[in-house]
Amino acid sequence: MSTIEKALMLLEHFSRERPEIGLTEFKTRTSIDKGTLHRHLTALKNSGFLEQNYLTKAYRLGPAVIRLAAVRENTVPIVKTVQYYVDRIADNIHELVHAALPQKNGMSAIYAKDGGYHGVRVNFDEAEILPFHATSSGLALLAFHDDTLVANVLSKKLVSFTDSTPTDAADIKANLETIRTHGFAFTDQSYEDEVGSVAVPFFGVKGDAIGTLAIAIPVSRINKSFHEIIIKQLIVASTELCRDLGGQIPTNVATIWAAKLEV
Amino acid sequence: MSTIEKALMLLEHFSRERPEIGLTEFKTRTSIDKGTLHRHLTALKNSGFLEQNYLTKAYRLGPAVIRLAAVRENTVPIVKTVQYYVDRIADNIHELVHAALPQKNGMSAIYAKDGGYHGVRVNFDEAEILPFHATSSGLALLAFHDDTLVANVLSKKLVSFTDSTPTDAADIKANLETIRTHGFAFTDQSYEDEVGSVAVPFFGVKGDAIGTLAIAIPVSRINKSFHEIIIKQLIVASTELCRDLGGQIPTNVATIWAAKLEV
DNA sequence: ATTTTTGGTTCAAATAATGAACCGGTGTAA
DNA sequence: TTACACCGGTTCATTATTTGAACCAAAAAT
Repeated sequence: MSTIEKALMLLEHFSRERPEIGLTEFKTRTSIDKGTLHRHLTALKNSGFLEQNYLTKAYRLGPAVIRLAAVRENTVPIVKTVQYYVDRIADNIHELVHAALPQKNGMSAIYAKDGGYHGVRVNFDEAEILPFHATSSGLALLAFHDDTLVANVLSKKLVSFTDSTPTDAADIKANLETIRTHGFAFTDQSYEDEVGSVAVPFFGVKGDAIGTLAIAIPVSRINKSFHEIIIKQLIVASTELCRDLGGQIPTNVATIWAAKLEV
Repeated sequence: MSTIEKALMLLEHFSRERPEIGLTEFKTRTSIDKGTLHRHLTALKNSGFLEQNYLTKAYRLGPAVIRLAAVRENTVPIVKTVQYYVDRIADNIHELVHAALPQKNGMSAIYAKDGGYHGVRVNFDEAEILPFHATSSGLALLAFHDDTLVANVLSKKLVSFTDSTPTDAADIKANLETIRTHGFAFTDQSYEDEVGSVAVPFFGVKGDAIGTLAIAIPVSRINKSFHEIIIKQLIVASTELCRDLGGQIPTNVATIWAAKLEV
């Protein structure tokens, strides 16, 4: 792995829960040598990707990322486009809806909205990394992305989050196959207890999955008919979203989805 | 310079006008060896900071920057905070107002609003890099930032954008001194013909300038009394913004600003 | 059909990254 | 007050990676 990739991996450690990380904490989290770490962090700081809390000396994300995100969003306005559909689904079904894009080690929610009619809400954190193997977003993406990503994910250790987290590579592979035939993914408390989720992919110009629309929902509120409604909503939204983004739904998926909508 | 910094410098070449850059174009823009470039771009791609247009093979910013910006904004919500004040000023004076943060080679606007009552508008482009020496934003920041940045900027070649662009280091140094005594910066067609601008810094916890509020305005509309109004608006907004961000206005600046507001 | 231009690859030489040991400041407990 | 631990940061010989001129294959342009 190149030095560049090693350094950029450090940025993945920042999240809403952990917005600042000190040198020593980085060392324990990464088991990289302190000297190396310091030079990498300094390089990232010089480039504006990090800045330092002048009191604690801890590092946090810097202003460069803001500019880049603005350019990216101007180039490929996924966030803006996705927002409309997430809002619409959330308003219709009154549950927590989100859209996510694949990152290196999982899906990252780019927008979420809680329809908010119910008292019990799923604890959802934007900018959190959702592991591929344990979330419906992750599985939906894997199922419709290229095989190298799948192989890559399954080759690593599959962390267990709940008693229901699938950690067997073969099981997951089989599940991906069923996801492909169904056209959507769902999980039952595989990432958080008492929370299930349903997700569909949306596609890029090549017909490859570039992201997902998903719904997280307390298991107590799931039943067959509601499940059907959710899936229809997701499919319709994803179809329109693909059109907006200039994406192409693979013909087999389009067929499956069309059948789902007719029921 | 470290490999990391060299690679991250490549990201600076992306902007709204140039959202996609191919390998060869990178080569002409940077005069870095093609082999090296390719490996760096690939590393950035592997890390999610770039992705490739599958047709043209050109590189564009990737999804990683979106996640990072979300975390950053969650950590230090400058954009959200700044937005309120930019909007307010724009609504009051009906001119193009923006807020900018320092990047490596200039200021980068993070938010802009055109008050929009007039027909002639300044062409303003978010995510563009505003050079330190030729814009009021840049000068306002230099004047109240640490001297190493000033030395760094003045040590490089000062590009000329119009007939009025200051390119003499000594002149600029003198100007920075007057900016410090006045508490604001202004430029007259130094970056774009027919456009003048006024800027004030806003400060971080250390009392160092961390960004600027600025107004760009066609020279035809500038006059003494309007100039005064603009400055007052900027000073008031910056003062409140500093409070919101937990920043500290240096006492000498606070004194100067207070005097300006009393006139 | 041929030349040019594109993105991408190779491998010996040049250079930068690495990490164990070290430094100095700060806070804490004896 | 002293001793100790912990913090961020630095040093420098060793090691491994980066570098770039030449090369390749495919796609455009002529």
